[in-house]
Amino acid sequence: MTQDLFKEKWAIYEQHISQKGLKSTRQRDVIVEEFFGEHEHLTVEELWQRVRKIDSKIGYATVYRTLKLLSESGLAHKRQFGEAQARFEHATDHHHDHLICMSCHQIIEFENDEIETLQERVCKKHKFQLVHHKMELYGYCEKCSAKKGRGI
Amino acid sequence: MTQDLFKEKWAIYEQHISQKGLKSTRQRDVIVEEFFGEHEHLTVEELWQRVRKIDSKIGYATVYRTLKLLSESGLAHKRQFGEAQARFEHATDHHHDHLICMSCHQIIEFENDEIETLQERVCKKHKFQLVHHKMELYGYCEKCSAKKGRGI
DNA sequence: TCGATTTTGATAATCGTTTTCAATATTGAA
DNA sequence: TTCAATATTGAAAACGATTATCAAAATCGA
Repeated sequence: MTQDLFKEKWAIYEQHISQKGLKSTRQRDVIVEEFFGEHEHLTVEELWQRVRKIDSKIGYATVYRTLKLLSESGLAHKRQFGEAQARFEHATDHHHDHLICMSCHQIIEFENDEIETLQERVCKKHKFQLVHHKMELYGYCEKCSAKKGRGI
Repeated sequence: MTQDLFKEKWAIYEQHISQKGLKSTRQRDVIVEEFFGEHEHLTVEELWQRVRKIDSKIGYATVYRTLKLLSESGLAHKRQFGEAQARFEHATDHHHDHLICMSCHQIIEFENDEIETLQERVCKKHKFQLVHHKMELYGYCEKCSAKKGRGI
């Protein structure tokens, strides 16, 4: 992430905070910074593990609360990828779908306009008013299918 | 569902039961029959409400346990459509995806080979080995968008 | 600094689902 | 049919992710 984008995201977050009349705190700053700096799709648990290394007293609930704030301000999206725990991804300006590795849990984002067009066609045929969709392709990423092939 | 298909499903269920060395019980028969006879995507709660009308003593846990058996034998599929509770659908011989009405929770199944082909192409491009996928289109069904249009 | 208000961490509550367990039902063999 | 071994049941407890509660602590404008 560029420095500019980083700053822009902070500005959006702070705008949201102040607009809601909330105060800024050390704990939240640590969590938000860690979230922004990390590009993987993290679970609450994983993010908590990371912020604990910076401030070991930060509680689990505060991570949940901060991720909620980030979601509200449009900077994070909660995703459920077939696991029990949700994962949080960075908001992007473009819609995308996901390839999900069933072995290493890596998540690859992709866009495909042709598919989107076909989805709209399906909806039209059923006189269905589309609001949003979810498309998740589960399988094995390049690395993991190589490992599997070698019987590891 | 035709009478033949109904019998065929029962045969598959009984085959699975006996293969696992399980016993057949009155409660399970009631639950399985009710599931086979009902074509909607039911939650455990909804199915339990129905079987209770036939045998009011049937417990919640037994419904869960029986749906697990049906899933194992390939006759039911557990689906999570953005609600807290899972829904169970009848297994079909063809793959399909879903249109989900956010208002009345009606679920419409559809097939689209063109989309499937494009999905495979996306995977190939990412050297991703596809195992299965999930595509859910959320919005409003014909009836519900009409209602919304009239401000109901 | 003060005081009103928000935030925190710990813990309890929630909700769907699964497990436990003692009582009951099923089944094959005698 | 009776018996004994084994599976099943319903009720309730346990579970795991998430959310709510609450008293103590932190923030921030005046």
